[in-house]
Amino acid sequence: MALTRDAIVDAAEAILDEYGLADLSMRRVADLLGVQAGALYYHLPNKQTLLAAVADGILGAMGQADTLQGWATEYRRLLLGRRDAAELVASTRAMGLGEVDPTAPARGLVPTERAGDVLATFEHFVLGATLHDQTQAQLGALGVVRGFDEAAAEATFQEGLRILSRGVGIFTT
Amino acid sequence: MALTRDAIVDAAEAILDEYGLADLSMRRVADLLGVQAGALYYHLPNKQTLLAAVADGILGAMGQADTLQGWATEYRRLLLGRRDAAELVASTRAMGLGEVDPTAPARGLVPTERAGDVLATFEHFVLGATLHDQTQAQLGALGVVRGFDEAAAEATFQEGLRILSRGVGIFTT
DNA sequence: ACCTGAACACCGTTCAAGT
DNA sequence: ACCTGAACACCGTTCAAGT
Repeated sequence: MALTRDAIVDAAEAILDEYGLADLSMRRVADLLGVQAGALYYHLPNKQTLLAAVADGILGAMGQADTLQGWATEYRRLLLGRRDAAELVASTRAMGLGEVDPTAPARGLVPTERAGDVLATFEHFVLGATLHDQTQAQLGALGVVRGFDEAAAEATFQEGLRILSRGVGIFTT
Repeated sequence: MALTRDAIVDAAEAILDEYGLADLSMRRVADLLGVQAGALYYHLPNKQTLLAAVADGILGAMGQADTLQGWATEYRRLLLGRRDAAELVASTRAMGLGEVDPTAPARGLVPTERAGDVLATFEHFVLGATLHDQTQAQLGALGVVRGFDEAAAEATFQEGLRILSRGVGIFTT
C-alpha cells in the first residue's frame, strides 16, 4: 500500500487524537503504518516537518470571517477541537513553519496600516489563552486539577476579545 | 558537598542558559553535579517540578509596577532575559505549577471586579507574543531564519499593549 | 526508488543494593 | 538518609544493505 507523505500525516493525526502530542513519536507513527521508523525519512526530512503538516491540517479549516472577534473565536474553536492543538500550533507558528496562514481570512477586516500589528496581537492572545485553557481542560479531565470551568474560560476569552476590540477602535473609529 | 534541591535547581538554570530547554535533561543536570541521574529523584519527584522551580526563579524577579503596561513590559523583559524562558513559563503557568504568581504585582492596578479577566488577558498576550518573538530571535541567531527585527517586534508588542490598555478603558474611565 | 535492520546517542524514571 | 548501578521502556535520526 505504498507509503506516502499524506498517509504519514494522516497516521500522525490519528495518534495525536488518541494519545496526545507527548506520545506522538516517529516510531509510533511508523508502527501504525506497519513500517520501520527509518522509512518515514524517505518521505519527510524530520519530525518538525511532520508536525507542521499536521498543524496545517488543523488550520486549513479556517473559513472567512466578518469580524475580528468572529475570526478569533473560530481560531480558538478549531484549536479546542483537537487534542493539544494549541501547543502544536503555537510552536509551529512561532517557528514560522507551516504553509497555512490562519490570519489570512482576517486580512480585510482591519482597515488600517497597522493591520499587521493588530492581527499579531489578536493571534498572540488567542494562542496564549487557548494554550492555557486547553492544558487546564486536559489536566481537569485527568483529575489532576479540580474544577476547571470551561464556560468560565470561554467567558474570560470573550471578555479579552471585547477589551481588544474596544482598543482597536483607536484606529477604526 | 551534599546534593540539595537548591543545588539541583541552580545546575538546571546553568544548563538552560548554556544549552537551552531542549537540552535540559535530568541526566545533564546530574552530570554537571557529578552525580547519577537517579540521585535527583531523592530531592525532587520529577522533571516537571524541577522546571517549575526554574520558572519560579525567573518570575521571582518581578517587581512592583504602577501601570499595567509597565507590568507587562517587565514581564516580557524578564522572559527575554533568559533563554527559552517564554516557553518554559508559558507551559508551567498553563499547568498551574510554580509557587510564584507573576500577576500578583499587578493586582492593585485594575480597579474593577473583572480584574481577573483583565490580568489573564494581558498575561496571555505577553506569553503569546514573547513566545513568538523569543523563538524567532533564537532562530535568527542560528541563521535559520533571516531578518528578525528585534526593535520591530518590541514596537509591535507595545502597540498590542496600547490596544489592550485603550480597551481596558471600558472599565476604568 | 523505497524500505529494512541495526545502530548511535540519547531520554525520564525506578529500585535493589550499597554506605 | 543518601546515592550508585543498572535496568526498563522509550526517543530522533542515519545509513549500509537489501529488493
